[in-house]
Amino acid sequence: MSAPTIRAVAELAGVSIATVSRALSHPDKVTDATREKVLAAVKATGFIPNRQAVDFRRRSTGNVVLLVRDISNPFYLDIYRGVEEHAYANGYRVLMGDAGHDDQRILRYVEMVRNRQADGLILMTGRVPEAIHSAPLPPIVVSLELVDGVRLPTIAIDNRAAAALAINYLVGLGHSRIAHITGPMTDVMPRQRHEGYRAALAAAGLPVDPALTVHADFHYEGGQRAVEQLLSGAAAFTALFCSNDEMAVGAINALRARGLSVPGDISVVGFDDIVFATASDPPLTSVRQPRREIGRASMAMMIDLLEGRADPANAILPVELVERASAAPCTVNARRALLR
Amino acid sequence: MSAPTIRAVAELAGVSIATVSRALSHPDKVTDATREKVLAAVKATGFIPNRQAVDFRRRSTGNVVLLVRDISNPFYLDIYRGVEEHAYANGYRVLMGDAGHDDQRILRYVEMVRNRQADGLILMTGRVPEAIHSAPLPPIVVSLELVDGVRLPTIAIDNRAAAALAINYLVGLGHSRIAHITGPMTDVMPRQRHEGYRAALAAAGLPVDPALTVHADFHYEGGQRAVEQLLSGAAAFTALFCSNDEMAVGAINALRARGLSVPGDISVVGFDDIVFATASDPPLTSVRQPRREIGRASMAMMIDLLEGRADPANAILPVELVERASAAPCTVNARRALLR
DNA sequence: CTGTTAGCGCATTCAA
DNA sequence: TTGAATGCGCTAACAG
Repeated sequence: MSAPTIRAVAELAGVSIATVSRALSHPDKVTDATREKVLAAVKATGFIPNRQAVDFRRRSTGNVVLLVRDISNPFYLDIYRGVEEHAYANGYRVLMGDAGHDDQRILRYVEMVRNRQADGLILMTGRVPEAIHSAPLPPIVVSLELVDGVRLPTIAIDNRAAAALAINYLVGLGHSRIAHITGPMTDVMPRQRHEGYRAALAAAGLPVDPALTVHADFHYEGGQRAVEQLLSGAAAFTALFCSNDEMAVGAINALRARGLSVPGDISVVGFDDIVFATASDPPLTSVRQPRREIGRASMAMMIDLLEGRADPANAILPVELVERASAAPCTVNARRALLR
Repeated sequence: MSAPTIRAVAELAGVSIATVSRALSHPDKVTDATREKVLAAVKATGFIPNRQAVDFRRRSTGNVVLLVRDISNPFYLDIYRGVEEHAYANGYRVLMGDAGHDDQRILRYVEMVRNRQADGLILMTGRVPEAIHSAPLPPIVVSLELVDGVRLPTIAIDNRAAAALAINYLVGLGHSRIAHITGPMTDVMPRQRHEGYRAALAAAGLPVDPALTVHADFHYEGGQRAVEQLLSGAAAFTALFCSNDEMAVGAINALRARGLSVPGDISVVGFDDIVFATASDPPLTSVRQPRREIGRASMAMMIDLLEGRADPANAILPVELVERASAAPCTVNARRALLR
């Protein structure tokens, strides 16, 4: 009843188990004739190598941990798919973990690598705890984010350019007072998007009014609160750039709750192009990141790392602006809001 | 440099490796004195058991596959969290996979269990391929769904009662013409919700008009299309029950696109209470499933199964109706829609 | 209660 | 090119 082992194959093929192992793992180190004999015996017995034994012997696990900033963000689902697809195609498995802004949680996943429960770590968190340096770093790929002070293989987008893309679009629509709701500024990625916002305004010869930047947390309610704060401030604006879509949807609903029309009074552009960007009312114009591809590329880089292939080169993936209906030309109507 | 093994601990403690193993795995099978000696040596050497060796020897992997109906549904993120938390706390790891309505994908995950890459399978898909029966079933827990024809340990909610909860609520608001947008009727779970809908109407003494039921697919666009279909039909209605929130949001947007007000003209109730239920406009009234708890309970049942504890009893978890703003009393205004 | 012994299934030396 | 022998790190009989 138990599965056939390499021994059964060896017996049937009339060779040693070493030869069977070689015929399967290093086909070129064996004569054509014996390889065929072995393969036939493999088929006849229905032999499937015991992955656990293989991994144990090779001192690898085939597991890779995908550690994300906030697992409740649907954004990461597509990332996961990309990672998982490429992993599966190459015989790896993916364990997704939630960093949850908690150093302990991050360390616990690093421990998994040290305990031989996983081979490497794909980090999609904005930070790593100091304690991670208490031992040699495991194989790590950093994706979407950058970590201050450590140089690691990275898959990312150009966050500055991506933010500028959104701003230039709004400027092209005639907007000159553009507000920005940021993510947590303790992290590099939200800071970069903010820099892109400022740089694009400056490049367009527009003033950068600090009162038009509000810091938030990437969540729905944070977007709502940020709008309240903007609206209760003295500075007027006709457009709003949000560093992710979840905040943008919150912002839109808060604007409408205050009786403002989107995009009639205020244009809104988000970031990420999550599923619910289409579902919001109005459908959200947003900067799309190639999520699936980011996941795929991250896993590919991890495999390069694990299998010792030439230094993986960092990669910057392209983004695009998806035009929907939440941004419109700056109108007279909107100017009223501006002059409010 | 390489990690200390059990041998180093044995040497330091002055006992055999078997005793070290026992002191750690079966503490009650050694004397207090030796246990303390061993534990001290463990601490001194910094020994951490090599999980791979342990699992290899025990012929278990510590991996559990969570196979979901559609990984792009944010609903499953909280499920995953529940599963993962309980798994981690008990030394297990979770691999999430996407069934994607594809028998091949499902079989491929079943194969993972047979190849000793995982110990068991938590199924959150509406169906299992026939081919699964070509070999003895691996340890399986079915959650949220029921699979026709196989009796397996199950964690679920009472879908009929949950649907009835929504319908009774709408009836209580004075609605008598209530439409229903279902999920894919090939699966048991959507059928049960539909039965609940019919039963609740009948129990309230209301007619069940087949023209008011439209079959869809649990997706946003499906919800939109279903509303188009309802609106172009002859049968009028003042309320709408959707078998999940994603469709409900699509439905609301489609209703508003047709110039109908929610809940002014039509009341809408969804199912699942996903994050974006709050974010829709108006915020969606919905039946909430205890996602995290469902995940936790599923993993707990899986562990019982794997560790051979007494037959795990099936569990039915409670749901609740979360009242927001998408449903309102049936008004004169709404009656107009009814009489349209 | 503890130590000795014998593997788990495979990859990889080393000789032949 | 192949086979015999060794051991990865640990658990689980079995004796003592």
